[in-house]
Amino acid sequence: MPIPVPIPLSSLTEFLMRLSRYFLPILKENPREAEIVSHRLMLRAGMIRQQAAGSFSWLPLGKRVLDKVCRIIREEQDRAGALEILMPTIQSADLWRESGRYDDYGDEMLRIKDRNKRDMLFGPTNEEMVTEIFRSYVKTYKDLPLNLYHIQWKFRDERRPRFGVMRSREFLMKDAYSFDIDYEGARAAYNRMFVSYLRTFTRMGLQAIPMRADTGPIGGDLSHEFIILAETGESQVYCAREFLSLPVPGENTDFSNDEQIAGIVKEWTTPYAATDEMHDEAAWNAVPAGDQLSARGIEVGHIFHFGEKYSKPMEAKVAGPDGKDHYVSMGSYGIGPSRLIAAIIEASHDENGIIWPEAVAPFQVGIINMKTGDADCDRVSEELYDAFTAAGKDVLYDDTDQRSGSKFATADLIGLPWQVIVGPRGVAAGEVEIKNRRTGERETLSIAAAIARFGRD
RNA sequence: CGGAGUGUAGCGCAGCCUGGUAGCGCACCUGAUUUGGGAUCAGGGGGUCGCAGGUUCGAAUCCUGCCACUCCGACCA
Repeated sequence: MPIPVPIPLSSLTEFLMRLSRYFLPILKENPREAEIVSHRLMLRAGMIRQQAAGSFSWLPLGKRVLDKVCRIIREEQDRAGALEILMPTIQSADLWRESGRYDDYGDEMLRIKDRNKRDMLFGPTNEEMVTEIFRSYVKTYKDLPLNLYHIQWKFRDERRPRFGVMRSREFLMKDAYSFDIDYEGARAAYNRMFVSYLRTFTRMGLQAIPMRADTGPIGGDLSHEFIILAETGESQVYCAREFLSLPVPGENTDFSNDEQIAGIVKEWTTPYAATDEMHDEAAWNAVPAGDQLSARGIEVGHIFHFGEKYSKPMEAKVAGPDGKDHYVSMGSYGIGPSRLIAAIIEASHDENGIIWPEAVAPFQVGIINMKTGDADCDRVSEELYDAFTAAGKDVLYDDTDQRSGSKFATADLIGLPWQVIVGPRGVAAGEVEIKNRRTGERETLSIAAAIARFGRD
């Protein structure tokens, strides 16, 4: 019996990231059912597999993007003081009877029974559940503010799922829920999430514009949709051009400074911005014509304050400084990572495929070996692979025996920001070529220069 | 849920009108020649034609019912 030898992590990783050993089922032709560009490209790039109307499996490439998107969301939620938890997908109907929503929620709620014939449901959202957690433990204002978030699969039995993961029935959702003793506190919590969202979307290479949203029966001005502009967007939006040049709060933003945070929110809510439903012609006409930006948009985030809507019926209250119990004032803050990925593609693609912003790219660099099997090409490709990987880059090494044209087409389709092309001619001269996916610009560099270029951040 | 449409090989499609036992391109397998933008030639594998009834000597094709998926609308992250 041979003695098992531990496999070094690096070589394990290298094995996984060779395209010849990867699972990347790309399609040359457009699937018939895919109408919009993001759906088409996600299917063609082998990111997702449709399993039923509005439900999808995430294949390796898609899963990597999903993970990167979620990681950015987590970092920015954490930075803003939210705490991650995880709640079940299947909930008991009892909680929803308490809030009154079991009857209010229509056929969009997937209702199921367990073996004991108890009424259960696949959660379309989690306000009730998180409120139940909160009320069981938190009894004093001294433990506030509190913001709990989770990233979980949700199910809404849409009448008409469509546009791939943009409007699916099962979808991943980040939801944060804030608890405060009063409106002032809730407003500060709202502002923190607002600012957190500005940073989150910017880090993903997106320009997201907060637009006033309908607050329904709650009223007030504390509801915003975060919209990214894309030609293929689902709704018509109107905003002032100055949004495009507003400074996005940096890493050093002090989320414990309510005044500073409120100042940022003020700055980002002052210029005109509205979706079709909230559009106000009079206010719009007051915007100078040159500053008017009328475009299509996709909603990627939605935040709102809803006060005591759940805390009251569910008896979530804490003792205040006055010694009396107060119903907590709540808000919830959503981002749909799965839909966000479709939105990123809608906003960033060309006729050849996806163009990933670097922060969410499944791999930052693709190494294209133009002549797999050629000793020099293989050696240089692997040398570059090791150097990039050692520097923390995610690298996909195309070591397949496809023809060059096919490799280029694949690389363009899956949209890696950088392609490093290793061919026999260049290698003989000690050079490789790098191509920028977005601009199409190519540059010939020495191997050492290429390592220096991608060997660090 | 109203309106429209589509189900034939992994993907894209033809065949259906006029019934006779299934075909094309891509992908896949074998071999050869190729090799910097989706190669060429030769050979090969793969399909209960969405499902169930019915008509018929015979159904992918005609009839009935059902199911699934897509698009437009209303609704929504």
